[in-house]
Amino acid sequence: MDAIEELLTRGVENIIPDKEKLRKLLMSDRKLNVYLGIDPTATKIHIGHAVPLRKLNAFAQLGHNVTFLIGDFTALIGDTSDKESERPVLTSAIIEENFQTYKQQAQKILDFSKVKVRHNSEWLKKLAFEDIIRLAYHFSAGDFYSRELIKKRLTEGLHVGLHELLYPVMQGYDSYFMDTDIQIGGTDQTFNMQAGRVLQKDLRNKESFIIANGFLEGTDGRKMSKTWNNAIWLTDEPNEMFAKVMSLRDELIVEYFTLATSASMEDVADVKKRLVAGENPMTIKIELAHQLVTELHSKTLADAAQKDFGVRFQKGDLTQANLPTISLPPTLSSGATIIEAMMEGNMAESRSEARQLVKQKAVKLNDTLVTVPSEIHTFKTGDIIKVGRKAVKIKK
RNA sequence: GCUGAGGUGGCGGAGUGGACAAUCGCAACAGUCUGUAAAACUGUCGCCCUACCGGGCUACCCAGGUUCGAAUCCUGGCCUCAGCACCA
Repeated sequence: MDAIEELLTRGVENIIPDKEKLRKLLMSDRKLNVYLGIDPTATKIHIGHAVPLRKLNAFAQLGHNVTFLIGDFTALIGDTSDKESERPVLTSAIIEENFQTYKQQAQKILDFSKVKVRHNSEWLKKLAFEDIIRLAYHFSAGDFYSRELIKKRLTEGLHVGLHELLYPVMQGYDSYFMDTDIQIGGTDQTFNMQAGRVLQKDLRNKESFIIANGFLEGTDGRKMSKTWNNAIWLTDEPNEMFAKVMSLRDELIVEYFTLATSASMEDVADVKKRLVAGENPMTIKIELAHQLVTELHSKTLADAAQKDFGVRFQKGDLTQANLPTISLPPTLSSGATIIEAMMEGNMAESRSEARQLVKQKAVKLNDTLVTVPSEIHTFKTGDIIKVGRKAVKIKK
């Protein structure tokens, strides 16, 4: 698959106005102005957020004029696309801090040396009220009100601030100011990105494009999100990341290869073929996990994580696994109940909970089920306490 | 400022004097099953004591009060939302 075809299809849900027109533009060899805007509120990125970042990076690698735009000014309003309520206003210090945190993670995917980083306050701040009125003229309030979330809020009698109407106007102006050819974003951004097309057309008589990326499903199949606790974070430790990938539903393997790794499309097609041919999905999932950890950490760490996964989960041999260690305080070193040891190891939030876990047959000491909470054990170095999926090693 | 609605466990949302540690749904956790899958099924899910039975304590925005007894009633306060008014 050639680079252009990949740009047009990989992880792409929708292209506006038209895929073939965009293809023609991409073939023209013109250096295009491409940008992705981010809202400087979220500081922790998961691999779903990374999908548009990958797309942006792909454009950067091909030598286009790529901008990573920080919506510091639009943050004054807060995007209405993905939240059902208004956002708190952020100070510029916090915005900058957020960006630094963001960048630290994002640079695992996006080569910042090839992109320009800008803040939209640079131009939005300078607009006079008159300018805003003229800009607002290009948009219809009806479009805004008919957006699903806005409609919902209105029918529920919730507050919808007038300033929220200005969000798409501002984003549209971003696009116009930078003379954008292509905007990248999630499908949830489609409405806002449309605003950019409107201004480019009305004010500059220029056709511009939107590439809307699809969403990556979380480890449980729902949309990846913090609240569902089903996200794989860019900052996840190698072992944890590996394990999370392994707990994916099999049906998600191809999607993850496509959206969350930079494996070539040929490789992805190959994976598809192998799955259809009936190869054990687990084997392929291991490859996926290895690939992902390699990209986000390193090959060495991926190898280690795979090995750890093998001994720890597949063989169930915890003695070989790389477990966190805990040491018991002197008061408990001569003897302690399993409950006390669990509390020391942070394996339960309260003694009640620890007791519950024992009752539920979740607790093992050196592979032997512990059934009596009050029994006194003399722990020694190397003892392994296993609680459900978690395990720790005792160190004296 | 006025009028109305409302503040319950991680979230949603019941309950409107005793049967409430608080229905139910979601999330979470554990077990069975497996490929550490997923799905399904079962169980747990305020804190503390207890091998099981069971017991104690603290809780429904805050502070008082009424009552044998309050998440539920009364008084005061704080906060949220909406509509209206006023000011700019």
